[in-house]
Amino acid sequence: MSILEQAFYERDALDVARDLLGKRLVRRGVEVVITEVEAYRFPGDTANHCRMGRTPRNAVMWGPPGHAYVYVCYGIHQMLNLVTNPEGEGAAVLIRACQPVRGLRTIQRRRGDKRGPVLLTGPGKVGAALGLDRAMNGHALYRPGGLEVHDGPAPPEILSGPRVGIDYASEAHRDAPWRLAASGTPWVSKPASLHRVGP
DNA sequence: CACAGGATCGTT
DNA sequence: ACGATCCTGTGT
Repeated sequence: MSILEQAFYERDALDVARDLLGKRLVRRGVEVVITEVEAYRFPGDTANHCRMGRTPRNAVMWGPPGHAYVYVCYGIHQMLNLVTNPEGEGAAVLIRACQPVRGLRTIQRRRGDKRGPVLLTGPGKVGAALGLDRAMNGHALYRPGGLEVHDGPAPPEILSGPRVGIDYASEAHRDAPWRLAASGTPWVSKPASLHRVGP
């Protein structure tokens, strides 16, 4: 039940992404396990919101690690990212899917009273289930209150694949397997494009 | 100031 | 396959 400290996030986004699988997001009686993530790395990642430098929207990504970067996608969806890397480097991990632990009623109400993996398999769904909005942008995740990230058991096996919805990126970055997910769970979006990590 | 498009989702 | 929905980033 311990909250992850800021130092956990002060590393390459890909390393943080891998270590976030199995950790828990906790907010106002709702608790979920992180099952799928994407790393947006720095420098040089042509899929990263920070690829063109600092802007008003991505400012939080350039700030200290361990803060929430919440932005609106397609004018509708609240996307939750966790800022990584040392301050001054624009990098983050996108939370793409989770599995409920507590507060299933609340999650279902926020998600149109649906059931099963459709509740939380997709970044917009995670934002909705946690009741996030842009007021959470910049929130310090390593301090108690609001939204917290707790420790949890690492999954026994990890899958990886290309990131979703980044056709605008260079070919190398479109192909990079920087989308990570726990193996053997239905609480993952688009399982077809994931494969086992290993030699 | 105008405008094209997006780290998506749900329905058709 | 497509529309929702609106803000961001870029260009003039």
